[in-house]
Amino acid sequence: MERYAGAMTEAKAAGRPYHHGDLRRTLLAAAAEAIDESGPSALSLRDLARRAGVSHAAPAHHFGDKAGLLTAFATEGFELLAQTLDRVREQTDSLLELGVGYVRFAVGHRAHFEVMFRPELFHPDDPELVAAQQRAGRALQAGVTTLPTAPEGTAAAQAGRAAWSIAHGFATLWLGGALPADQVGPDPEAAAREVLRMLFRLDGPTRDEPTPGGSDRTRDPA
Amino acid sequence: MERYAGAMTEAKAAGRPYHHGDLRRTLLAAAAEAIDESGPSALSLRDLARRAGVSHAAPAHHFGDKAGLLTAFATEGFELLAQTLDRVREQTDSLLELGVGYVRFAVGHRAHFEVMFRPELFHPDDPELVAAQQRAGRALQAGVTTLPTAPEGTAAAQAGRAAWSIAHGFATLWLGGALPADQVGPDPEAAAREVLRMLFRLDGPTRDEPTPGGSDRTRDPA
DNA sequence: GAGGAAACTTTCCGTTGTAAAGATTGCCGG
DNA sequence: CCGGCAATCTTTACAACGGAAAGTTTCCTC
Repeated sequence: MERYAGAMTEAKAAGRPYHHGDLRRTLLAAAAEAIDESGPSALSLRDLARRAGVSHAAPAHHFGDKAGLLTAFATEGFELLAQTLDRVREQTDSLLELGVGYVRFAVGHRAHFEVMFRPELFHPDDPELVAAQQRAGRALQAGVTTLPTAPEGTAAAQAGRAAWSIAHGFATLWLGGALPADQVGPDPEAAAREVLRMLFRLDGPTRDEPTPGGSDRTRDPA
Repeated sequence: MERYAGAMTEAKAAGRPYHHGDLRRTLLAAAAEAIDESGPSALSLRDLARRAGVSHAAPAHHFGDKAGLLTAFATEGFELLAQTLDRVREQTDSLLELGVGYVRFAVGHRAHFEVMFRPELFHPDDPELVAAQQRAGRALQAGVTTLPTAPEGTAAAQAGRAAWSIAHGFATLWLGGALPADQVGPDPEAAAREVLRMLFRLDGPTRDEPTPGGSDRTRDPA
């Protein structure tokens, strides 16, 4: 955990610069670490300040208060989620894989995920947060509208809610340790695919679809 | 918020009895209230003590510490959930209605639900808690095994995980306010039924199957 | 290079969780 | 009836926390 040391002008190898340089980002990273270790309820601004090597009141300057920091943290989470979903949709039209991507995000960014859907922890009306929420929501809905055949009489929005619910529920149960590991295996994405398949029989069930396993490089959905 | 005033011997209308009489239960009820108001993160033992009219250190005597109180609270929640699910299964074999009952429990006992799946808040190895968890888990699985036809090649346990995931996800999203009320309506059970139907096509989808409970036959879209 | 703004520190206060020790009461065997 | 013991609750104390307020250092701009 370096200091990042200035990028502005000086204060390089000297003791500790008065100005941190990138404290805001450092604090958000420290928050991810701390929440990963002990959950969002145990988060302490003073602990974040200690991790960043600044005084205990420094975080308040950047975020106002604890809820403000978590607002920024949740915003970051929704933006990351939107990126994850967009990247999946670049590779495949499968709604099932979009759900798998949702679970991958939750497991890979556990701290963000655990804050994002707990509005009592942050300021839910913050404009940047709302914008990020809408961006993620659009990325989800865009995956639903590409459905080849919506089941008769059911609006696409409803299919979207069902897909969101099952992916979100699986992710939550997995993170909470509610799914016994000896029954479901160690790999969350594989386990998620098995479960999501039960809903997504409708869009491309047994048909052999290339699993876009390579996260970044192996594009070519063909 | 009464005092409950003794049920043991005396200390009836006198000022305040030294012994509360039923402090443990009173504190758990106060916890449900407080969590309903501000979420589990904002829970304060001292606030509970104030609500119960006792000194701030009284809760520690009954529960050890804050996590101990939440352990008892989560245990109560799992027992309530098991009761709810058992009651549903007395009336119908429909797995869909079991999922609706799950959502009804989550919405009707929001405070309990919000604690039950957050193991960092309590002592996850507490024997009474584990027993209650298993009781609720059995009540869930029992609903799956009554499935008339499991889809080919999918174990019943897998169908159970899918059903649990979608019900749990919908409940979580509903409680988090993530489902916009103008799109999904004000009634959580009706909205849940619509969403769950998309998974439970399998136990009576196109094939015309009578709703076993006979509770309400308002389905069967042509 | 002067002045103001931004970034951070220091000091302070009320609240919290928890430990330790004291006070009060219920209960049970003589 | 009553003496003691255990359970229940209170009081006191302490470290950590979130947040407000005021001071200090640095950066930027004119």
